[in-house]
Amino acid sequence: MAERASRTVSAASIRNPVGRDGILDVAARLFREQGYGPVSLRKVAEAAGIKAGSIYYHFGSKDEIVVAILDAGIRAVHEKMRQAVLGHPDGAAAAAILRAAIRAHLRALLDVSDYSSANVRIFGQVPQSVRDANLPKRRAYEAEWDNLLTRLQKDGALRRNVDIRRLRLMLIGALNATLEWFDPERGSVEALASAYADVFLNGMLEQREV
Amino acid sequence: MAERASRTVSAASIRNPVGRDGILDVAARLFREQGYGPVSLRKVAEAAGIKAGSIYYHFGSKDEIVVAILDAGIRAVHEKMRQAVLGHPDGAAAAAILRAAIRAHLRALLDVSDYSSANVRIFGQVPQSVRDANLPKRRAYEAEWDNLLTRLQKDGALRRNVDIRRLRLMLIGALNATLEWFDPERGSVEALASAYADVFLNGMLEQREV
DNA sequence: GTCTATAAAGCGATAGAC
DNA sequence: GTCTATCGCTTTATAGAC
Repeated sequence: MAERASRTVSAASIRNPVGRDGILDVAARLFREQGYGPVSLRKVAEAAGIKAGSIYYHFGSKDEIVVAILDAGIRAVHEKMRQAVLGHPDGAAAAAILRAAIRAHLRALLDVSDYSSANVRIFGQVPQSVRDANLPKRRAYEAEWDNLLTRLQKDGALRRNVDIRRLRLMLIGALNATLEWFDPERGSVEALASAYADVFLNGMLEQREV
Repeated sequence: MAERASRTVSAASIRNPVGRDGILDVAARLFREQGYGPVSLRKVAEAAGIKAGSIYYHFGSKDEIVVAILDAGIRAVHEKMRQAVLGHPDGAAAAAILRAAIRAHLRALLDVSDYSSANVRIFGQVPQSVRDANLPKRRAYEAEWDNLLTRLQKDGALRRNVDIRRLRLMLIGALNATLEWFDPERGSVEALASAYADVFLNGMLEQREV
């Protein structure tokens, strides 16, 4: 953007230190917007207002930046989802708990965090080594869902014949896919979450008889 | 694969013309396996048994190859889905029609076509101009789903309060997401399609009373 | 229809000045 | 903590031989 008057030499580096977090913020935004391939370190540096070589003071490699962003993305959505579930007592209605979890995941993805959306957008595009580095955090988030779903099934709220792993993959897959088309001008995240919960909980068919 | 005995000079080019379709087949498989970014024309050429420069006899650019693959991918899944729906009379049970459409989409994606799976895998990774070129075929397939869902809703089979466009985005998004984790060794496409249809049609909650 | 050779551009990464 | 300059590599694409 616009530059303030320069003083002596290398003024920007004194006035406006970008730092590790600034680089990550900018990179997460670019990855969310453009995907992994088109985002070079030169683009990240330019968007952050520094030169490409300067990035290597903070990070050892491009992969190191990507892993940091992927991990932060899972952490953000995991925390939101866990808090949403913890907000309900253990005996609360299964439908209400599931609605809250679905809503929390969608809000993290579509509203809150460039890191979470960057994670979903680029995970399938990064080198295998980067995916592997992010896997433990992914597994932990998946386990959080599996624990919730297993508990609800044991309580008799979920159909006994649904496979928990497959249901979790279906849920998270469907929620993450909204990133590709969601447009806040066509409807709120809240309305989207409510509609998704309706179908997942009760199905799309008109209920005639039981 | 294996080479037959060579005759004179440039034997491969005479014995084993790869041609436009051979290049597309190989490229579709590589895109499905590796995504868009890592697949260079050199890799495609090597897998096809020719040299990179030779590709430009058949195609004007890399983008032209990618567009051809994306279009063929939509065509394949669209045909399978339409045939599955046409296999049912107009008055057939809505549940049976929807199950057939879901099954057809998943089979095209996971069983049949490298082109369909490559489409889903790389669409979000290719340049905007390539996406734009593929959009008309995408829109036509989406319209096929919208027509089906609208018809079923008018017949009273689908809940009146579900938004058709959102339901279609939810369905196709959830089905496409299976590409990221489906493993035929953990369960058949048929079983997967059946389980997805169960949840989409009737929901995951145990039905107590109506 | 495929080959060889190469041009032009962009990439991740490194070294050393300030 | 950032800059400049550059190395080595890969990419898409082109030109001309066979």
